[in-house]
Amino acid sequence: MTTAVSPRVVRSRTAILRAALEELAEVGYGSFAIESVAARAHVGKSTIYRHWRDKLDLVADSFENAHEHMVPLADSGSARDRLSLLIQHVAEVVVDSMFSRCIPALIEGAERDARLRDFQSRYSALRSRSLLELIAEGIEIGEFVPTVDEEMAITALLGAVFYGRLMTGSPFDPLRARELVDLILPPP
Amino acid sequence: MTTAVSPRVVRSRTAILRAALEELAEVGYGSFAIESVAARAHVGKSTIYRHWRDKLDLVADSFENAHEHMVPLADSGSARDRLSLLIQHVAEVVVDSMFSRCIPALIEGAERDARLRDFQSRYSALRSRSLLELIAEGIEIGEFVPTVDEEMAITALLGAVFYGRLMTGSPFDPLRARELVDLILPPP
Amino acid sequence: MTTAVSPRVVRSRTAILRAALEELAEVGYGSFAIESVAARAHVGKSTIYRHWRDKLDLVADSFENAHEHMVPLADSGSARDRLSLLIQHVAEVVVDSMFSRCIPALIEGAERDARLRDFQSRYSALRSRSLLELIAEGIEIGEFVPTVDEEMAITALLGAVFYGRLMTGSPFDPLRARELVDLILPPP
Amino acid sequence: MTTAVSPRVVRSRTAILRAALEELAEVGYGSFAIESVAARAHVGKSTIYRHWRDKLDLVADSFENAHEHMVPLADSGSARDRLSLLIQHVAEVVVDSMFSRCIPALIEGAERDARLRDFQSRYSALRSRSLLELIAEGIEIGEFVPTVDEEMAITALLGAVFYGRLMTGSPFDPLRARELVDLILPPP
DNA sequence: CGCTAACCGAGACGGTACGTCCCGTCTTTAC
DNA sequence: GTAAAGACGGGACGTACCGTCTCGGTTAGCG
Repeated sequence: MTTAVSPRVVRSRTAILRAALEELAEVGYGSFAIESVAARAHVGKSTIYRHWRDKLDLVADSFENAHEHMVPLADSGSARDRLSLLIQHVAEVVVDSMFSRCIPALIEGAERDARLRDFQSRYSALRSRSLLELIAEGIEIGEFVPTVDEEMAITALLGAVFYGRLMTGSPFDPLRARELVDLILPPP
Repeated sequence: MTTAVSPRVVRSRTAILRAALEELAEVGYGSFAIESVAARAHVGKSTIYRHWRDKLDLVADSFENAHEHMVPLADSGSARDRLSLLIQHVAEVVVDSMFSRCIPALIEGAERDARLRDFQSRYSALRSRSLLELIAEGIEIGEFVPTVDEEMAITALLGAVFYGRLMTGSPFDPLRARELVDLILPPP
Repeated sequence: MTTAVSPRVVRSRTAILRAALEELAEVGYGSFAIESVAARAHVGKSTIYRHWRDKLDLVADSFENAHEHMVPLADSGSARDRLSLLIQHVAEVVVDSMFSRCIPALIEGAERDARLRDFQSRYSALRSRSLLELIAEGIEIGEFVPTVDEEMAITALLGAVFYGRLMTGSPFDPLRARELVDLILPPP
Repeated sequence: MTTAVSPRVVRSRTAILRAALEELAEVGYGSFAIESVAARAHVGKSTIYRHWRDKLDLVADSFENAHEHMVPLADSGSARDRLSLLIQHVAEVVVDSMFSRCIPALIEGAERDARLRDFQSRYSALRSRSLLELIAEGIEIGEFVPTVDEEMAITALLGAVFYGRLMTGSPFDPLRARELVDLILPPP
């Protein structure tokens, strides 16, 4: 049984988390300021510290509320089609979204903080799982070569999408998702 | 004509850059403190500000001095062998090295600062180029399938290596470099 | 007709006033914290604010309940003896008592707050009156020189007692009360 | 040898101490705010904390710079005249002066802080000493009764002056200094 | 004897000041 | 004449209380 939480608390928490995410996306992890979040959320600084131990705790919690769900956009079509669409969707989010603008903060934060590291792991595992299912299905119905190491394929797929965004100036073009899938999981 | 630079200045610059890199690797971008760098380098804070405009400027300059050269470790053997070795080397650096520990800082910094962004681009271009040469050579001598989109293959190769380090808890195992190459650039 | 006050209210008020006085004596006016008083009295903070407007109001009310009565300890003996005993008693209270430990708070508070100032006046007037009566009696029966300015004598007597406590490190020794009386009100 | 202090430091220190004294006189010890002192002195808060450990340290140091010198106003005339003048001067300062407005703060502070206690002792000892010299001189030349306990007389004199200011609403009238002296040190 | 209104504790709320740390600038001293 | 040392104004940190404000959960006493 969850302890009853007054509506006041819910309002504050919600407003603060939203504001924190905005702040994170706007000024980045380095310049992220709790006082600024408080101002954004029209809330006293102490209200934030009442609910979160410190800056990192707030940032971590914000991420939990930030991840946009990677719902497969289609549940019909060939496995290859659906996989491509999923990759395309991930690429779109990575190219530009609230979450995307927070990824650098997440990476930097996870380097030092266990809680962020944990969120990162859980979230990337989630991402991998949905891909894994599709690939397994595709192999079963003979659309993908069965000998492939699924794990590595997934890493290559997601890596390609993230690498452009994080390590070069030119993010991966979502429209080339199909090409990427065909490169890594060639038709038999 | 380059202005003559006193040896004293050179000593300071060197010590400061080394200290900055250490600091970056040790406490991360978020907690990076100029005053701490000054202490590490046994140098006055003002000496740092004499040579670099501000924190970011120093960090950016540190990176220029940080990148470990991706010299291909072998210049004989098949193109596939040499490519695998190169990927393995990159993976080793990414898994654990001074540079590796600074990547999160670089990503976070590049998000806001043009100079870091520029360094990031140049450096990733460098990385890509050496791979590109090897792949082109491999295609020419028939070790790789010629129809492949080299750019995308490179992105997938490097992405796989970086993705594990940055977005999950389990970095890419350098010993699986050959497997990765075979996955993305299958033998004809 | 006074509104009937539930025993609960009486219990709270009493416990709070006692706790406030303790707090005042223990940590002083500067560090006096309502939240700490609430904790001491095992009472909610709001219960305090229900009965007293603010910190000062509580402190002022505490004083009303704090002053130890200056009952003349003897009502027989010569006027000089009784005066000396009274001064001795005052000195003992000033040297060490709950009230004594609160005097600095009272002085500091009275400087800014009318209600504390009022309490201070009333209380010091009380003190003066009992001395005045004794002195008048002593003059009447010829124990004291009649020409003396009673007001000034009282001020000198009480001043000597308080000065040591408040402005120097060495409080007035109660055992020297008789000496003091003899100095200021010499026998004819 | 005192370490040379740059003129900048002197300017800050001076401005801050002045501002602190003003603040102390204006809002009292309880509401004394370092941030307010900083604003008054047009100085960064950190500049204050660079020179003084904390609030109390600043307050204590302010007092050292606050005490108005009790120079005997006359060095001719009878000992009784000069003593009266000195008492009158003390009374004037106690009735109304920057220092006077800070006395409650001093008393409250001294109750908890050793450094303030020390200042209070030193300062009151100074006051006593000048009176003692005059009284000793007066006794020698036969203006005062020789049998008097000088210490107690001084305590009564100063006590009378301070008692009105601190414990009642009506401070001692400086013009009655002579009367007071005659009461406590009657002519032979 | 049971209802209802006052009173209670708990503690969230927006604030303000604390004392700390570091920023990037500026001044002074000493080598 | 340059570099160290470090003071400067500024501003965010995380803490402690302020005085205000909902909340449910007793209690007490009247009906």
